[in-house]
Amino acid sequence: MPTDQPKTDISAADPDHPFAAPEDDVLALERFLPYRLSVLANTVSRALARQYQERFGLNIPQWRVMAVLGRFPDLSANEVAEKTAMDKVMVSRAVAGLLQDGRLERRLSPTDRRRSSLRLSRDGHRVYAQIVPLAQAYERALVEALGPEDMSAMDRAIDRLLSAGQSIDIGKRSPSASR
Amino acid sequence: MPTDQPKTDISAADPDHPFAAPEDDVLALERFLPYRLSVLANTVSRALARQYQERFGLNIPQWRVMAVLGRFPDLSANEVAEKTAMDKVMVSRAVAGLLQDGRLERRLSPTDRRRSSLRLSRDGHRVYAQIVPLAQAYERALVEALGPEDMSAMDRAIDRLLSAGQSIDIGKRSPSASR
DNA sequence: CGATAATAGTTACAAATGAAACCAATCGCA
DNA sequence: TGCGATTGGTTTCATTTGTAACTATTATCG
Repeated sequence: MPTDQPKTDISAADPDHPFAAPEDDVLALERFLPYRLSVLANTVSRALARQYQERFGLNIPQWRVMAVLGRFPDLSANEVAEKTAMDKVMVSRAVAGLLQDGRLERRLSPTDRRRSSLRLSRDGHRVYAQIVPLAQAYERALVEALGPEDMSAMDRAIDRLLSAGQSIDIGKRSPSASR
Repeated sequence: MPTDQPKTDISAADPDHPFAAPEDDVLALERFLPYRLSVLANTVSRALARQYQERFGLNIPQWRVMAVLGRFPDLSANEVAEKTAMDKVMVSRAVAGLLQDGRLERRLSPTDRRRSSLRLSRDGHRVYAQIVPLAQAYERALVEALGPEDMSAMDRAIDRLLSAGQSIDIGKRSPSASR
């Protein structure tokens, strides 16, 4: 049982609206989890993205590719895609840009000429080494804003939601059929 | 598949330290909060979006506009923008589409001819009345996947992160400039 | 073998988004 | 008044993203 609940009850917090009861036939967007998640993720991502953007000219896909190659050198594009939750097209584009800018090296696999393996170039490493502390500082700031206990709660929650997420399926045809 | 199992796991989980940082010069993307938030928000949003998409031909911005107008009729486009965390361009486009499809009515304000006030049409209400339970069912599914206590923890965490979010600034000019 | 399927990755094109310019209409105020 | 600034909203254009088709290579199996 939550000790203090800020504003779960909206009917009391809406004095300027005559019939402001959060009934079943009305939805409070600002309390709706998918909406809130989207807004939050957006806010957080953009704040950070602005940093790599300005300082290194990286966009989010590029940063993700570098992040994973920094930790796991010599992956194929497909493997990168798996580890970054991006599809192969997006990876292909990010990689193209990074190669262009000299942050990556690609060598074709001699055994399988479709495949190629990717790694950070010298310059890529340099950039990576600068971004990592930046990212860590940012995350630290988030943790501080949150407190460690809320942080780990949220962390756990994200895990559960992610694994549940895709399997959640609302009743296909009949809106009243669920539950 | 979004998140995968750490097969090449480098971060040896240290049972003594809850927050055992693997290495300072390396970043575990799959544990990085902004990344995780982004993936989660994406997963959740898309699953739901597919529903309104398929059933009513709505995209996310349109759904948001309808959601807020369902609760607060007779808003101006600007007011809608505020309540949906969208900018006015996006609202304008969403509204245009909804008007086109007959889900909205717009009447020009007689006192200020720039402004116009928006509300759901009869058909808009019909659609709205069908979506709301759908959305609620989805959220209920999420809560169930999470348990009420984790849910409220996450809820609180989102609030805090949102209010902290924009003010977070790691704005230290790094010694070596970007290229 | 050889045809067909599957895989790695890129390209091409359409839809979505963001940023800025762009109307009107109204406001502020000298 | 009248003129510049502001506001509500739309349009335009560049960038990003998503989807499907495509090329090239390897794998499969009759």
